[in-house]
Amino acid sequence: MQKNLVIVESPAKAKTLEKFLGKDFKVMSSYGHIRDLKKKDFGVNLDDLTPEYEIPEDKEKLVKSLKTSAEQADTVWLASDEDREGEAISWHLAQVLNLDLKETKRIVFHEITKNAILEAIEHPRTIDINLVNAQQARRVLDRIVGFKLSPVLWKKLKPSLSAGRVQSVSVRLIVEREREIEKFKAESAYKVDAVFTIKEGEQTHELRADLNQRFKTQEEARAFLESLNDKTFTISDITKKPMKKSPVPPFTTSTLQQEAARKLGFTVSQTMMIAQRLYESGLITYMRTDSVNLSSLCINASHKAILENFGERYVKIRKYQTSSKGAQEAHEAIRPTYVENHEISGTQQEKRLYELIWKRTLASQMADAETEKTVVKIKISGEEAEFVATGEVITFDGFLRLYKESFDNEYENDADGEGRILPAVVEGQTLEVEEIRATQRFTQSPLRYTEASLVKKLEELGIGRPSTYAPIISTIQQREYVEKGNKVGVKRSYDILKFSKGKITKSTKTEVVGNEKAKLLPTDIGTVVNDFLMQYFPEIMDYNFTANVEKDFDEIAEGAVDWKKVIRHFYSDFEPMIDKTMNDKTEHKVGERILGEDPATGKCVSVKIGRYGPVVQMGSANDEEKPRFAQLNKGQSIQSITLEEALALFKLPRVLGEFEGKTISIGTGRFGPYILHDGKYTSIPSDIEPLEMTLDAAISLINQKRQAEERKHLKAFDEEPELEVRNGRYGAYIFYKGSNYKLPKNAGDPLKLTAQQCLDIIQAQGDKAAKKKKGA
DNA sequence: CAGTGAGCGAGCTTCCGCTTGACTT
Repeated sequence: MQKNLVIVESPAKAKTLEKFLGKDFKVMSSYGHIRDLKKKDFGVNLDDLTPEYEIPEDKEKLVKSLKTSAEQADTVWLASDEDREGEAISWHLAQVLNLDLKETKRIVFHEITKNAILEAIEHPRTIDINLVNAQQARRVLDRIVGFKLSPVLWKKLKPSLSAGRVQSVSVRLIVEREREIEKFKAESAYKVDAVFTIKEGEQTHELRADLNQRFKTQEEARAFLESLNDKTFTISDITKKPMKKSPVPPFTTSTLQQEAARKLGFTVSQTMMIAQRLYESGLITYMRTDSVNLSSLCINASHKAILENFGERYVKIRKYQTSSKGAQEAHEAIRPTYVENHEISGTQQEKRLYELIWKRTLASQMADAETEKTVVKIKISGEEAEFVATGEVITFDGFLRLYKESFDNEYENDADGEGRILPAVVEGQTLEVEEIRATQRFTQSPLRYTEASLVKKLEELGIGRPSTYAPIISTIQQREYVEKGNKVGVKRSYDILKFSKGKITKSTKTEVVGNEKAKLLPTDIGTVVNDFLMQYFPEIMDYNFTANVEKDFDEIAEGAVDWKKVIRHFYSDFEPMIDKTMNDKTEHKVGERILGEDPATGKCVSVKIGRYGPVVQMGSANDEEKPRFAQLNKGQSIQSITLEEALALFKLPRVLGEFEGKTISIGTGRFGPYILHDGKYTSIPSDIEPLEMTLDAAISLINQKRQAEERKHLKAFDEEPELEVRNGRYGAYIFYKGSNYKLPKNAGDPLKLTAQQCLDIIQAQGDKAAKKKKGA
């Protein structure tokens, strides 16, 4: 039996650690937290703020085995991460495993190398209870905010909604960005650029230059072009300046998510899943980190790799400092475990993500790129405005040889003159004009958030942690506050005035603006919830709320203040606001909008968030007749729907006609518009307007659906009417009593399966019909 | 998946952050 038990958070880390430590050490993993506030109850005693912890059901087995191992070991080493959550994990372990706080050895390491580990073992400390208390304060605050705020939403808006310190502010960012875009009015100005020609013997070269002035109106631009007729253009100044560019720091979770989105098109959660696999295969360091730090081991290996591949001149050892708010730096930056491995084996996606990490890591240890920027000024005789041509050539590529960061906004990336080489010119030289154009340009509206740019913003605000960026994005979508979608751009025309050979010609061109793909868009529910929270709980919604409470947590961690006092102070302000909002009786429902009267009946027509989402309502509950309801169509919103559009929604359901002796009617429900015939539903595709649906079109849709159904049913069995072999997206599967069962790989031809064989397969996978009630 | 909803009524929902599997129609 081992003398020593070491407990870490991650099983992959445990595996590598065991190799270094030898026979006297057993290494186990806690798989993150082993205890949390009670799941069902409030979990905090609000009289004295005592947290009520429990071990989650799915952790019981693990905790039991940790306990057994701890009892058998002479010494237990708690080696969870060196941050607030890690300290708390160690403390909970000590509590649950009945370890003596004074005896138990707490160790930390920032890199997994033999030296670092042995060093850590040499210098154990005890658990830092102040840091633990900072974590308890964080945990309790989040529980109070989330579990007090959410029920207010259930009462005032709709059941099952949620609010929280992080998610609600994330939604706010998206709602406000949408409003900025709505409010945005593009302004135009005329930008002037010129093409000059330079004759050099037989050859002619072009020199392109921009005017250092813009014109507000077309008239002004035209007047300027007209004035050029008798002007001369002379090179008045040439300056050459050496410039330098430095590489960006190695990856953190947030920057990896951003670059993988921009360069590889991965979603945030895709990136994390692929990175997890690379980590588990020992190919990269831990993927949830806010640190840009590289171990000395990695820096040395990078040095060597750069030297071998590119030569001495490309090497530059750099140490990076984190600039992000609230970073806790328990891990290294995300980097290859062995920088010397350029190629790995794995899936295509794994290879691409690894390559990205490898390049970024190495580039971070490479020399600056050197460029020479040339600025040529061209004087217009008798004019104050002048043309400026800029060119930039790379004189030494440095880190750019390997890696260049991408940007969300293409305009940001368009650094002026980059890569442009200017022809040889001399001061005083006179230039011939080929053409000069004044082009109408518009100011650009703000861009909607992508998953990755939202993560970037959250990190800037110090909201959320590396382990939560991906879950935040799925939470706000699951709650239907936000949806990922495309915005179709609109065509816009712009004018160009061209001055050439003494004449001005005008042309008009069109461009598409505001086309956006896979952007985060606020829903009606998201908008209404946001406005409601902004009105009643502005402190929680403040972008600095997290940053402010983090300061309190820091003081707790330093031992300067008592954590319960901090929470008590917060709660004494927060509780009355909850009570007040709960008891506040307003005439209208939150977010309701009155559209007007129905011309036919004079009844009031309004829109609001109903129990199942946005609805339009005709009449009020006080009327003798019950009010009518209709769900909003996709693309319609509470904020923008008009009275006419709302009235049109009441035209459904309607009867279209008869088919096979049964009526066909059209309606709209939870999953959009549908055709109902003979008790069966057929969805209407989104490109067909349900109000314009004809009987023939409906019949053909019904027939299409019937054919699809037929293809789906591969085989049925007389002796087992509830058993079927079906054809699905992933091939054949078994359907039995409402549940699906995968076919084993050796099942052979699905059409030859017998009922008994199917039942055996079901038996082997366990009867899901029984379990199903609990699930989803 | 399932095509609902103005009110007597049961019981439920919900937070953030630390970790992986188990689950895939």
